[in-house]
Amino acid sequence: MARPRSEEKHIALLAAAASVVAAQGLRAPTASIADLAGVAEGTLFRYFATKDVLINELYLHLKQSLAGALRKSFVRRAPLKDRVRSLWNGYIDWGIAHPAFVKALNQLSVSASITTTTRSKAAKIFPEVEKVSSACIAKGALAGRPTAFADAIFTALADTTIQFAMQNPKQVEAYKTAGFGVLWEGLTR
Amino acid sequence: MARPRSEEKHIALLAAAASVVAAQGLRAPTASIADLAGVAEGTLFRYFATKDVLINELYLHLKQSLAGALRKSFVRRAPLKDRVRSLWNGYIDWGIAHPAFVKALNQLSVSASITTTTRSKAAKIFPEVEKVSSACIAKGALAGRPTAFADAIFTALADTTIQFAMQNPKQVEAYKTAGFGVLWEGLTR
Amino acid sequence: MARPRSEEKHIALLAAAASVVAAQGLRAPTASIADLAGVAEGTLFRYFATKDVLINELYLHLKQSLAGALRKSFVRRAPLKDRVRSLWNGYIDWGIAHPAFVKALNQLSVSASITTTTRSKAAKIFPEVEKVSSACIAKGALAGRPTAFADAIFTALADTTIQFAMQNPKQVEAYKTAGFGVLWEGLTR
Amino acid sequence: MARPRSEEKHIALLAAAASVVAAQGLRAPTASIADLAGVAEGTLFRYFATKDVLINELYLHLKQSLAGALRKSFVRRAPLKDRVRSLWNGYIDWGIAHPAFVKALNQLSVSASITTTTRSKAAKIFPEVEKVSSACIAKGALAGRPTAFADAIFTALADTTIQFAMQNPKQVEAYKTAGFGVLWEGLTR
DNA sequence: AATGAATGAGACTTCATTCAT
DNA sequence: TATGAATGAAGTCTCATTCAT
Repeated sequence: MARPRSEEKHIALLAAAASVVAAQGLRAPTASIADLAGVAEGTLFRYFATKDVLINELYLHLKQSLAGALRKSFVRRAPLKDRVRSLWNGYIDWGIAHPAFVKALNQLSVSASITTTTRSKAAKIFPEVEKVSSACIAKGALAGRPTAFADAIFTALADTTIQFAMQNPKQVEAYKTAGFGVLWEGLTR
Repeated sequence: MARPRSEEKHIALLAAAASVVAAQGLRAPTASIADLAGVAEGTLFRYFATKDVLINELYLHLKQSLAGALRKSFVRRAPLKDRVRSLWNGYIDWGIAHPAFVKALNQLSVSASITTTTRSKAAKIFPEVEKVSSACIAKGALAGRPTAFADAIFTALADTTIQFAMQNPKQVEAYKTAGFGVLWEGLTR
Repeated sequence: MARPRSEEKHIALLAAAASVVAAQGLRAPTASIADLAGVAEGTLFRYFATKDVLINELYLHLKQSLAGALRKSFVRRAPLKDRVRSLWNGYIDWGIAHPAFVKALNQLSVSASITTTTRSKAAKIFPEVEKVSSACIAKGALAGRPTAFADAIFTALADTTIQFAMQNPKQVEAYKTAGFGVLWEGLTR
Repeated sequence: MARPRSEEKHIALLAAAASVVAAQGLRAPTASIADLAGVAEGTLFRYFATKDVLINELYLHLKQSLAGALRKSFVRRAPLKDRVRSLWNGYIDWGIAHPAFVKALNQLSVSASITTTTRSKAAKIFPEVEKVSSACIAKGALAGRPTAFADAIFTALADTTIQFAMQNPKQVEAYKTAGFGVLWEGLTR
């Protein structure tokens, strides 16, 4: 399993995997993924030792894509509410821009193939989220609960919001605002 | 007259399917399911024509189990907050009592194998939820959004809460209360 | 495997088997046959110990049906040509009256499931055919060949004729005459 | 470039299929076919998408083999009788040389798995047969019938002749001559 | 005697992975 | 390194036959 030659193919395989998993779930054949990526069946295994490895790397890849988007939208040094809102908007926009990523991520999140190692790596990708979460928890209904709980609620609400916003493309802003309202009031009261 | 078809086996197969799907996802072999149910593999296919049929019936079965629990906990003719809380508590308690059901339902919910027919049947199982949701929407941040959005938020928050509560069995009540706080404040402010 | 109770069901099963084999070939499930006969799946096996037994009995049954038809049409004590023609017409008419029988018989004839015992029983069902055949052989191109060869030629030509006559119902008589011409000239010159 | 797909295996699979179908009929398991061809079971499905595809290709393959033999034996520019006889001898010789092919072809011909597309392709493989047939029809008992009827009679008589000739290897020539006598006199008188 | 639920061997087919080219 | 043919274990599903009712 030498170091992959072409970073381009590596990315192409991950992108293809995201599309195919979004469409067909984790049962998607590796052959379909290779096909969509424009490489031969066997080539996939020069980049990812097994299908499980690919699945786990895909999970991290998608989380990183999301983190990158959040990093761009995030405003530092602003009131808490604005910081949270910047994350929220970044999340929703990313989801709407990459519907296949959202679908794939939903499949992967509930999969037994994602190892705990992978999950904990993913959790560390964008630490700002955690800081903001703990700030939110301090005051409201969640006082005393772990940061991860607030994180999970953020994600759960955002995923739900993305889902509905995607189904009604003309009302994206309305959903974004409404969802944020639920999050903010819910967390801080 | 032969021997009558056994409702017992029908249930056993659904229960086995829930366990196995919770543990392994939808890749769970029909052989494992039949095995766990204590019947021959061929028998499974006398009760469910195909694996997909089994999967869809399982989805409805789990939703019905949940609806049954909610029906028991639900208090009619009480202030809105109490009605919502009764549903919330019913949901969380059901989840904690049936962890495999929750896991299986999470897998099934994102699966492409569940038909839209099945999904719409499931939506009609416990209509009280919808009534309460629309009452909640009237006032708060969600004014103007469809009832389904409030429903989805309810479910998303409850699933998240169940997950955390199960990981910390001693603090079930604390999570239940905290989660409800987020829901109520989020929806009604 | 006691003696079957109802001769009626016995016949119904054979008739159903003929239809189903005609339509689907020998892969036809016993369940379909039982179904079409209006009896339960297991009942079939009270009349025929195994599927192979059924298949062999069906073969004999069809041959007997054919022999019965020939017996009716056959004219004894007439010039050879008229005797042959009477058999020929009987065969063709039977085939056109029972298309499923012809199809089923074609399937069965080439099947490895029909035992030699069955085949030799079938050969003895209507001995007049053999007598006529040997009379034909005496004079023509087949001098010195066994009777069975003339028989086989008779059957081969008749089956072919039936097939074409069935496809052109308005020209049944034309095909019947033409086919007989080939047979008679072929055998006797 | 990987290893190229092997035409050798393609042929081996068709040959194996012919043998196994000749012996066991269409119920022949794909496993037996792959086994006899000396390849893994999965390999069969890289060459033929489904068993039905294999069956249809086998049918064409056998018809082509026959057509190739006829092409070799056929004499052009000779009196009609000699042309017919050259086809007849070619057919019989081919059958005797490839008994499994004949048996397999008999099974396939009556099978519902052979599509009409396949049958019409097969009909076009060796057009000379049709020309000769229509020439024969002109004069004799078949005047007014379609060419296909004469074709079918040719095949039916030849198959019957092959069958008997194979059972009596010492009298092959006698059967060949006798059968041809029936055909020629039958068609042309 | 009749039924049809139950069985499990075995059918066809898929697919992750290996390896000759 | 890349390819894709080859593999065979494992998957879903069928069906002849048995047997409790």
